[in-house]
Amino acid sequence: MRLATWNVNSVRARLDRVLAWIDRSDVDVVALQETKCKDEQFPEQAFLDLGYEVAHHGLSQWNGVALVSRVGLEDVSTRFSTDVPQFGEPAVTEARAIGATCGGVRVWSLYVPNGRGLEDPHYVYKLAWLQALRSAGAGWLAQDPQAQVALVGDFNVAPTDDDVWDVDFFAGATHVSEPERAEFRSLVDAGFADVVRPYAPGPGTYTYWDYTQLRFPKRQGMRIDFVLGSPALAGRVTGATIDREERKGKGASDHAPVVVELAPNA
DNA sequence: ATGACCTGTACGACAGGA
Repeated sequence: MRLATWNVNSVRARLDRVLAWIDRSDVDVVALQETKCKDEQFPEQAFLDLGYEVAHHGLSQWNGVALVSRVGLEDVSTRFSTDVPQFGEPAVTEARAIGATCGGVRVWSLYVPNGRGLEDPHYVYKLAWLQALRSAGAGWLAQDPQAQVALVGDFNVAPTDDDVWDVDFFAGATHVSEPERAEFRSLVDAGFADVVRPYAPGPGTYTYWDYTQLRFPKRQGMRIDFVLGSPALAGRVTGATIDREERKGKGASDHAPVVVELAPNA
């Protein structure tokens, strides 16, 4: 089974590119982030025509996550726990998570809050959101240590200094702060391994490049998109790639797709 | 070459991104 995650930065603005990539990449399950539309605006029929089912969760022009699958899409949920942190005044729950069982794997498409700045309320929200995710994930594994779970998406955290093109450039910014990195590590420590890294070693290996300042051709990026697998899932991984070719050219998302190859379930 | 911000909303900027 081939499982992918991709922050598409609007599914409608680059629908042709998204469909073409899925069609040629032979992927069974694709988790999308930043679809930037409401459910009724999601171009579902185009995915159905390709032979994939879709579950989408979008509440406004912001955020939005989806799961696309040709190996089943069951038990869809749009919250990983009963106490996902809210944001804003008045407080609202944003469309940042959708989970479903696809081909025997519980897949969560996640779009972790950006944080905006270290003194911003959004940063507090980001840390709380990651903590809630870790708590939920740890609970699933406590209930079933053999659970096949994939936590995938845009985590908006660069876990180590090797995951950004210039540490000094990001000094004092979000994505690299110690509290964010600690939350990411605790997710890994809870049993969710970064299954891509062994196949995409660094430094200099990234999944995101800013649109400005020629960041992509200069290879100045960040590694912030991940596939984190439970022990049972991680044991099935036989390969992984970051498809930086898809970052090239006109109309690209600023994130590259990340693909993981899984051996058949024993 | 990989190339000099982009998207949604709404129609002029502005929020949000990271």
